[in-house]
Amino acid sequence: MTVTIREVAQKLNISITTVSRALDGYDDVSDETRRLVVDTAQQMGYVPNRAARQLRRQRADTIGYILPTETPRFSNPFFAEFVAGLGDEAAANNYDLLVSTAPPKSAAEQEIYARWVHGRKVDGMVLNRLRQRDWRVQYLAQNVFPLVTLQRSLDPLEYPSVEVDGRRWFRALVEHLYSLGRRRIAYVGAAADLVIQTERFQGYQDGLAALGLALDAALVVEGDLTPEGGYRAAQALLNRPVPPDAVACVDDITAMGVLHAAHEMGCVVGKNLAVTGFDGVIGFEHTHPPLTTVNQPVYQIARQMAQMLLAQIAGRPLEPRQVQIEPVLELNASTLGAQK
Amino acid sequence: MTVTIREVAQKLNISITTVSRALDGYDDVSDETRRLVVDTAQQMGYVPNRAARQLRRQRADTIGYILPTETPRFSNPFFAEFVAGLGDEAAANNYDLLVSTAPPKSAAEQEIYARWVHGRKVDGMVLNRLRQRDWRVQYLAQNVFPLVTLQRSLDPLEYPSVEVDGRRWFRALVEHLYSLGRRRIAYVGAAADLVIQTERFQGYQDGLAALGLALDAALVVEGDLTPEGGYRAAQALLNRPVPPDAVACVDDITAMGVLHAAHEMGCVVGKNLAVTGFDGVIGFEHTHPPLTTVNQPVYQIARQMAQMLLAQIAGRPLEPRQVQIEPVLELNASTLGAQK
DNA sequence: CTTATACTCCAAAACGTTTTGGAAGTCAAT
DNA sequence: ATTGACTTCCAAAACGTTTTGGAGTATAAG
Repeated sequence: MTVTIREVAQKLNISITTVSRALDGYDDVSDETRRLVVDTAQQMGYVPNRAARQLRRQRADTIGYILPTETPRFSNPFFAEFVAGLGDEAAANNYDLLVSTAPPKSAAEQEIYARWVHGRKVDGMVLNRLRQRDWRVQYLAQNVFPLVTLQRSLDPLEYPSVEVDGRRWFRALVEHLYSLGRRRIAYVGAAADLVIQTERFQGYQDGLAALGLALDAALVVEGDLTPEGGYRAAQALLNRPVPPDAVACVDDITAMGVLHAAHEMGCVVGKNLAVTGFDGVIGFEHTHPPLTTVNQPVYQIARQMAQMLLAQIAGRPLEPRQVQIEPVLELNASTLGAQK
Repeated sequence: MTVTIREVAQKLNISITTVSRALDGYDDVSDETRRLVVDTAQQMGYVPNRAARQLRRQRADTIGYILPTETPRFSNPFFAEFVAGLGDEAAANNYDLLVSTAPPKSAAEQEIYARWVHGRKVDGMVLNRLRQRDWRVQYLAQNVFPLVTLQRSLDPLEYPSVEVDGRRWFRALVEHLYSLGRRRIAYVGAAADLVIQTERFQGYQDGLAALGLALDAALVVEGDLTPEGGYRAAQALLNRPVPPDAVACVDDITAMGVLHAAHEMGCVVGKNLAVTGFDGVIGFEHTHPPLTTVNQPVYQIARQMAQMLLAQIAGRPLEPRQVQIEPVLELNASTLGAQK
């Protein structure tokens, strides 16, 4: 069915070695032969069999990524953009992207790692949604397997990563809220062992401390990075005897739910309640009111990560092994009110 | 580094044939040997090399999907959920999911198809965002390559698909709007050659016709399936001499932008303007006001598609080659108003 | 004329599986 | 004792590449 290197060679009456080398650009084949080979291969529709190549070369030309599907019905624009970035950068380097899904820390997740890493199905792994202690990082480091992460775990290991300073920027949000006169600033977070949670929560605390505000446990609620989580958290907060005058959310998705609950309970967001998000995920400018958030270039981040991973796989030296990405603070009506 | 079948065989002093057959569950190996082999393999951490297996078996145990990244910064929750569904179903059958990204109809897209299909990198392809005439469908059908699609192109070819009746359900939305007293119902669509556009637009026209409303070209605007597209479209519509009293959008993402523009221009959505979406993408219940839409079980759809594709690859007969999925109409405040 | 130096080419050996086509042994029936 | 039917195993051949280690020709240098 499909045409092999052998058929190309046969047609030209030369060895498969020469065909292979001609196509791969070695310089021990004459220009004339090369042209001939390239043309014939093209015209016969020859495409190297990936399995054979991979078996021989001992690499897959593929990088892997596992979607952290906490819930069965998982859907989050952050990941669509993230995967698109990985895919584009991979494709630009003639690599493929292998994707699977598994709940974090599950047996299923471990099995995929075993299959992919030991079965050499991929040459490197991309990780995000890091945990403070992350078995994936430990596992890969132990197997000396290329990886790159978004944010860093606390594991004392050496590996490349891309980072956004969640602590600093979350603090900036808190300071922004303070500057608008907000004094009872609530926090809606996520699972405690997630790195983004600890960082951003730390930033929240930093902000309060710097501004001389006390940390009020009644104003800190755990969400789950879904709109529903944010919705429930906001309901709880707004029913407090003394409700908050601002809610800082761990991410934009959570903030969506908070906005919803706030409207439902009659708050005028931007006026008697300020709300902030984090991530800069699609459509944050189109919520009502438009959301104040920290906008990360997710697509760029993903490309950067893929690029670092590929460099590592190719054995190229990776100059800065930890890259800082600067997000931008987007101030919108959800905190500023209807003034513009 | 990694342990091969040969090492397992050596350790047990048996042939690699037997190890292979024991692990694959053939019945020409004694129970005792099988137990021994399985245990040792497990304990030595043996994982079959995928490339070798694929080369020998002439299949990849992998299905492919290409994200239709129209814009460089692409992010759409629909696709996160879709990919999660594909990934889960694939994983459940010991298959992997290969993902890439390419602008529809681009040279890059064609190249990926060539690589994957001819290089036998995948055993089948999943397609969505179909066009009325879709080169991908034609190409795959021509190469007798397994595929499954969401919605169908007009190409007169026989291939399995999953469908949601966009025409019927969009009409239902229009009828719903009419029942609430809306008479100037606008439509914000997408590129004309997209199947979802033609179907849903047809449903829009069906609805108007059935209700005795005339099609007013001034109320039909083309968007691009992004919030920005919806935002611009709504601005144009609301600035018309006689603005619409309802806007039916081709999808939820577009509707987000429409909501934004409406608020900005002082409309009270649900009261003097009704808005509807389509898809049931994350957070539609959490927009302000919550969006009336047609909610499709995207995750289920994706799993169903993957399942049909895998059956086809395995050569299992596919009973219904065209599966209808029933979405549900979600009536919310964006049309009903604040009554609840 | 011999020796060195490029320049082109190629046969054969891998890579790690699965599958084919038996071989060897055991047991029961003739 | 031979035959036939099972059961359990295995050697060797694939699968389609890339890479190794030369071999063969010219051309230039000694």
